[in-house]
Amino acid sequence: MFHLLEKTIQEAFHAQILAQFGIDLDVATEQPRQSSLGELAVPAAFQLARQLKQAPKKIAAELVDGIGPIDGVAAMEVAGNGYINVRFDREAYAEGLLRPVPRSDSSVNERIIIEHTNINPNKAAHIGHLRNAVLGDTFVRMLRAAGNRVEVQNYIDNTGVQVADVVVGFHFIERKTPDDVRRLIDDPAVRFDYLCWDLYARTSADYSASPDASGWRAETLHAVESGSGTLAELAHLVADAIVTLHLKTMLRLGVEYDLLPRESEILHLKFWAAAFELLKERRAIFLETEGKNKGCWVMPPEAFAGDSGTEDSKVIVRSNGTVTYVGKDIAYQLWKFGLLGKDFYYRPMMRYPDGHELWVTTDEPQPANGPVPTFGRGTRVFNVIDVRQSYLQDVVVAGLKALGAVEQAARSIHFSYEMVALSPRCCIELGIELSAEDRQRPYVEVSGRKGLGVKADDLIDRLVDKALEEVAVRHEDQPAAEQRRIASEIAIGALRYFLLKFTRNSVIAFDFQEALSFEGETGPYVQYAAVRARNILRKLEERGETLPSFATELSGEALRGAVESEDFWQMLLAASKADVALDRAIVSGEPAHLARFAFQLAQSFNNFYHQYHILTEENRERRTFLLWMTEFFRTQLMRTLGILGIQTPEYM
RNA sequence: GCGCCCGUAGCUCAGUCCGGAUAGAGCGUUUGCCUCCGGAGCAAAAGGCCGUAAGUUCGAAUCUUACCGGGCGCACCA
Repeated sequence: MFHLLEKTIQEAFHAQILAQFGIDLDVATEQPRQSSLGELAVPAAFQLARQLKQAPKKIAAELVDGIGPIDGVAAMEVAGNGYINVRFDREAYAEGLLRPVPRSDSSVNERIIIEHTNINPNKAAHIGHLRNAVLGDTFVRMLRAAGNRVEVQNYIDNTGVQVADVVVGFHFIERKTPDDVRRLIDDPAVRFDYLCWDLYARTSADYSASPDASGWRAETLHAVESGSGTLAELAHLVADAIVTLHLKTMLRLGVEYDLLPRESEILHLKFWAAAFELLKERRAIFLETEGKNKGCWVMPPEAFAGDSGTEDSKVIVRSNGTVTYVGKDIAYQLWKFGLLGKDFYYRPMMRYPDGHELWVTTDEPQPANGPVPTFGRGTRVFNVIDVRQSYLQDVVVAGLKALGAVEQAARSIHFSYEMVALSPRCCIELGIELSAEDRQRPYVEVSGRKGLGVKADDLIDRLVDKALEEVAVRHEDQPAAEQRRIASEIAIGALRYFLLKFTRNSVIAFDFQEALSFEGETGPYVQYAAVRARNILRKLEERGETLPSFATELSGEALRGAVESEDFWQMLLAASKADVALDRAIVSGEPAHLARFAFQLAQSFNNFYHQYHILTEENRERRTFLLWMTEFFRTQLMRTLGILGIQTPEYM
């Protein structure tokens, strides 16, 4: 509604400026400094002032005189040095919200692919992984809410060094057989991902101590690549078990995927070989004959050095003939755009409780068992990867460009974000020893290799426990299982909001006290507002009344009377901006902006809630209006929370 | 050395892409608010040379340059 009117106003000014001054100006609108000045401000006169060599104030006055009436606008006035402040026709606006005219969504032909999570399947997920998954998942929800078709991929590097290191730990250090490991995986008393977390840290430490270790790793990697033998079997066991556990952890947060593309298939289906041929053909890479990279296939720095600041070539194929991670990533990126000329085979992996099916890649044709969705062939690709990999993402994009896929290169978006580090206080709390130097720092980097970090499930458990305490105090009459379900919704709301409230390029110095807070700018605050709104409506029903049909019971006259009140008008206006907030958050690529809107919306409702007593209102018409506001707030709050992946509990 | 990011209230952060009216939140501090739809709430106060300096502009937290602090990249690791 707000959006439409804003557009109407912009178009009206655009046409008027063109007619009056012959200038084709892209008309911007902004929020007036104070709400009392109107709903929108048009600063166009300032932009025109230079070209016309006239005072902005004069231009603004001429524009207002010339433009004539605009549908939905009640008044326009010149203010300050030349602002044009626009006042909406409040009644018409409220009418539009009360009795919305259905409009058909423009069909979108884009196929957006978002890759996120991508955790190495060799240990438990940690807080940094959660930031990735929550950012990715929320952006997916945002795009889908705006009507886009989105495919979610979670890439599984099941043949890499990190898995190999855990295999080394099991095989060479702990002397465990595949059967031993299988027993550990099946033992309900063992948290296999936690066990691997510790084993991985120990193995990593051993590498620096033991002279045999690097040989072990090479042997394991080789075995994993060939796909046969005890070491390969161990790698499969570990990776598959950990992937299953990661999916479970992510599901606690409401994060689901469409497809798990796996590195093993990229290898077995020779994706790299196909990409290698393409890169050689187009001379995007060449065989280095001298210097330190002699014998390697490299990409010259000119291809990607634009802003990555390096003067060195990037090795794509090592002198021993094996491909680097970037090489594989170029192949994968080509496949995402349908440019590789090859495809995976697919099989359904599991069905989520909500019925959604998760698929995984395989390296051989599957027996026909119902339709297989189309994967890949994207028109736009977002890779949710932390900012430290910018350089490598630049190389991947350069690869596409060098292959002539300029369009696709431009549509390859590195959806980057800063790391989650630990605050010094948090380290102390976790019993982590800090060097004197580290104690001085604002934060300490998480390191899987050192086993330094906050495990995702531990954090979620702590949040649930804390929420449960609160729920138990307030609702001791509810069954325990019920309390736990509510607590879990609150905990997830707190966690997702906490991870989303920071903009992407802000480093999060993780701190338990902040993350565990349920007050102020937090998820539970927003949830609480939605719950309060619902409580009112429930209370109404408990009194034997039903929710009025607002569209028929609220007359235009009643509406006009209500929105004449500045208070009501501002609240209604604020609540009607959910779509605008969503659009802006998508354009800026900042889920944080939508999170902030949710918070402001909740503030606005709490304000309304506190100020007006809805159920005790004696004036019937006014009460109906108040109920409508409540219902409107509730809908907008729940919808926005839903896009953030946060549920609204039944009670709090 | 080169490149990227950050520096805004005691603390944690929005606002910077696209310059505009009196720079905003939350936490913390201080003070009020339960006869009232549940206080995980509401109201209010105190708290800022927006890192520094120059430049562009009618106008700069926002654009340019230099400098000062801090972080991260620049592997035949991923």
